[in-house]
Amino acid sequence: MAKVKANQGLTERLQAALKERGQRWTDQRQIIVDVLAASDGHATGAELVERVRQDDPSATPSTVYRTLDLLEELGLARHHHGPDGRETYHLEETTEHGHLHCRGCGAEQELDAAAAAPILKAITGATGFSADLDHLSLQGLCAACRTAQGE
Amino acid sequence: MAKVKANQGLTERLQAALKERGQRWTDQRQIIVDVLAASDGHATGAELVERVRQDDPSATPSTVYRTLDLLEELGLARHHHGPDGRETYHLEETTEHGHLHCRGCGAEQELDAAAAAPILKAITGATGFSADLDHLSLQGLCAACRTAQGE
DNA sequence: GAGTCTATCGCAACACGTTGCAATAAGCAT
DNA sequence: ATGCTTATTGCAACGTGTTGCGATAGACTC
Repeated sequence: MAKVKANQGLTERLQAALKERGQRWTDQRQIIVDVLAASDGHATGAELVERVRQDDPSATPSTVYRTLDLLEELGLARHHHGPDGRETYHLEETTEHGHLHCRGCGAEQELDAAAAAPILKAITGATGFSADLDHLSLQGLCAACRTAQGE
Repeated sequence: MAKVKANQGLTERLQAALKERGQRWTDQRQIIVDVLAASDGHATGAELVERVRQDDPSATPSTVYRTLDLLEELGLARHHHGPDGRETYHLEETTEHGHLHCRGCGAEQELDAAAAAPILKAITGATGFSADLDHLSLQGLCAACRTAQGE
């Protein structure tokens, strides 16, 4: 499974998965997958809705959100919530990662699996929980802001 | 509203803090603080709005949310976002703590400062970030579900 | 108590997501 | 192609939270 290149492979995988579940392949779903693939990195639900509507003005928010949910069920996309509670989506091909939001300067950092390993280990050690990296969304002060504030 | 009165100290602190900032003490604010104190543990924004409206049907959501924001500014209340992105509030008196949501059984655990210490330390070590425990909201699998799923 | 200044309130509208339902159309069989 | 079954769509309404603005009402001075 490793790396998926352009949407070709993705589309095929998706069609096969849907067929197996008795579900259907539609133009909107193609568009939504394309938009998601094109928004490399992250995009909020509202952004995705808007971009999809540029390609197909007849698409409605409910369809977009329902399709995003479906893609998550199929393991092709994931979402997490930003510090303001809004949804942010990304394709699963993006490597799994957490997020760090600095409340001082507003910067957002990603946290890759290697950097997160000791953190997840500490969580399991302290609580028995095995935490999902993709849902790890921390807020705090980055090193620079801590220095600046002399904390 | 003649019932909950266990928090004169809180009210006094609040009045003093508001006065110092040229802000005002109102009936609604008293009610909202009372409701928050009575909802020991956590409550979503919508729940708080509803409870406040039981005491004062003329209160509107905007007032409640604005007051909650104010209480946070004053350091008297905090909020975090649950796994569904909804807001959850609690008084600052409640000791600072994080949250763990199990996606297997839906259970929610609190994470107190002592248990979280090694986790926060690991975060600082890995990233330089000093994370806010109150915003630490993890999702994953609890020990029991991991065993059950043989992961 | 009356007057003044302005923080707070209520309202209405908006933004983001979700849900129920009737109409449409995808996929399959004939 | 035609018809059948039912997944998917669009619509409209709702739930939660936010924002702008004019009206109300705290708190302070006289």
